[in-house]
Amino acid sequence: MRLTINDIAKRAGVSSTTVSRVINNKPDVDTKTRENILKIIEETNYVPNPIMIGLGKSKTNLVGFFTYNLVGPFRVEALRGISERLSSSQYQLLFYNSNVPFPTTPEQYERTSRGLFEIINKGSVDGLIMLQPVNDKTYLAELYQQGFPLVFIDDWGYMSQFDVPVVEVDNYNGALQAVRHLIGLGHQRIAIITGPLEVGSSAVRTSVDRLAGYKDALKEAGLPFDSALVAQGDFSEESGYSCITALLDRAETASGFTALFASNDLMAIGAMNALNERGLKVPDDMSVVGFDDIPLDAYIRPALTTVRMPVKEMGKLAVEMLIEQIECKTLTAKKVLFPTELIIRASTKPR
Amino acid sequence: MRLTINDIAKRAGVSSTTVSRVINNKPDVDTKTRENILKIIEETNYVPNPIMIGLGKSKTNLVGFFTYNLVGPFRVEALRGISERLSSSQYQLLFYNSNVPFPTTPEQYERTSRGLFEIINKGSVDGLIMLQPVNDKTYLAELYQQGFPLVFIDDWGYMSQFDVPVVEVDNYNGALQAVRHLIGLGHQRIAIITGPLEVGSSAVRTSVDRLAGYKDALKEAGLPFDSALVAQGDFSEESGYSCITALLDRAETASGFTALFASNDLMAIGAMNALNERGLKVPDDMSVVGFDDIPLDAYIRPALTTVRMPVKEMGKLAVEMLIEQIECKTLTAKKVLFPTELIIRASTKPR
DNA sequence: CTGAAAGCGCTTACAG
DNA sequence: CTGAAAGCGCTTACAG
Repeated sequence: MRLTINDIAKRAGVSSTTVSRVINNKPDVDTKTRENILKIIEETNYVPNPIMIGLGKSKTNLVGFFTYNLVGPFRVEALRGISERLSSSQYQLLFYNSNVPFPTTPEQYERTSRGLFEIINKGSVDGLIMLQPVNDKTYLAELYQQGFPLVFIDDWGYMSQFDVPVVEVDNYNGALQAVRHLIGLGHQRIAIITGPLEVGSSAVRTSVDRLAGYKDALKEAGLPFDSALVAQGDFSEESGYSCITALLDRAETASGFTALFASNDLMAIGAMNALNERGLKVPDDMSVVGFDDIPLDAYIRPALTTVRMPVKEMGKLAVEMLIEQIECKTLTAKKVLFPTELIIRASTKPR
Repeated sequence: MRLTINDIAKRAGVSSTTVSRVINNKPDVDTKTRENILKIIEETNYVPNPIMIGLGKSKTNLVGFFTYNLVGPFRVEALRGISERLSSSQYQLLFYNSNVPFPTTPEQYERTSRGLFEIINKGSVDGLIMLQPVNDKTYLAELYQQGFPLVFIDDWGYMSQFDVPVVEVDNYNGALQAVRHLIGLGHQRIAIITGPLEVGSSAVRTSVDRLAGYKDALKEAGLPFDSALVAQGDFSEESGYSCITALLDRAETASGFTALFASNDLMAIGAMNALNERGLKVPDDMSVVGFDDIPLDAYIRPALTTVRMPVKEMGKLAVEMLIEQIECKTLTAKKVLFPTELIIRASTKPR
């Protein structure tokens, strides 16, 4: 039913070798022959199958994107960037979803690992973009060293300490921007709700870096760091709610605070709900900044000031780093840190 | 680098034919031989490449999902369902994103068509799930008649009149539920903001069916249909805002209304913002129901009562209908209408 | 019970 | 300038 190169060859009265030459713009084909073949291809809408093109070269012209779920905009945006960049290449995208939450339980890690092994051992892809926490990081680093094309997009900072290509967000400077903004508005006592600083026994760099940015912004402004103004959440809305509650309860006996930096938007929203219930107005009584720029931010009232990450661009770059590996076998591990952008909305105002 | 069936055969001292027999659980293999091969496969983590398995059968064991973008939760949810259902099959998922908005301009349609032709002519997929408006519907119907496995998921009702397999939402009954709910709360004057009833020259069934459900709910309750209570939007938040404004302006000289059925959530949200600005409280002065159940609904205040569509399940069924076509060559076009669920939140209350 | 050979749709030396 | 042949990794008749 579908046309093959042999069908084209038959119609043109030549061998498939010649057709292949024409398709691939190789020299040494008679102009007449070339034109005739081109005309037939045009008429029949023949498009060579990239998978078959790969066959002889022991590749598939397929790349995989493996992620843990499509909840929330981060991974969806990454997928959009990846897909968009890939559409102008010869590669097609295989989508794999392990469908596990993060943080991940040992059983879920186990399942994910099996999924990963299977993807790789199947040999259906020439390379893989991972946006997927794994426990077996050493295995991946080895795989990469052995020449399997691999790029990580890192939403939780879980691969950044390994010698593999990683695309990540400059969480430190993003937090710095956010807290500088608050300080610039005249706030002196600024609380922070951090993300989980550790999962299992390994540090969550995302959370750690955002905390570090917070601390350094205070320091450069000559403001003291006060551990009473720090609460650790887990990136969920509920934890934002309970953390701000704890901070406020503590603050009643301390000197209070007038601004909050939440390490992600969901926690900022949870905190704003709690503030609202306590009769504290945002931004009049409390300025709030989040991190992520999820679509929700623009809809809630007041709209949330936050830090935007160029996730789509990160996806695109990941594709480029992957293709480079596939085609040039360049194995220099690269870390790329993407800059963030402060989005000022209505949840912050001068003290 | 990657293991092949020949590597396994070599290690086991047999031919690849025998290994193939073992992998595929064919009879007539000596128990000893079988066990030995199984052991080697186990040790080496060999997994046959599904693409190569397909090769000899002129298939690829790949199915495609072609959609117009990943904005908003509908198509993301569909993708999740598709991916999840596929993971327990031998098929892998190729993701294609035409990256056009809907409604679509002629140029975008043109681009989409070219994309579609290319996907199909390339021959990389055994079948395709479309969540993608196209202008060339006849071409697709023919393609399907000729035996190319195709399933449509229909978010705008654009393919429902063609003789192809379509999975869609029971928009009529969803609207019926929504308006019955309002009537049950004692509302007698209920306004509606419809979706676009026509795009280009073809009816948008989604909008038409929701309007029909609204009308019939009124009729069965013995309430009159009043065209002064109908405004046509385009599913955008802005159109919700402007439609409710128009309705209210009109209503000042008419007999008013106490409830609103917006044909999607975004328009409901736009309307709620307008009501708020006019000093009308939801749900005290006006009950509002939407349609879609986007994640936003639970975050806005008041949380929005709406109609939920089982999109993920629709994706799963689409996969089953596709695989059935691929494997059984069954060509009975099926239309499946998925039931909706009314989600009652805080935006509606008794009159 | 087992294997050699052909074939799926391409490309790539190689020969002419 | 052009084509026959081998090969990529599987499966499927067919032969033994």
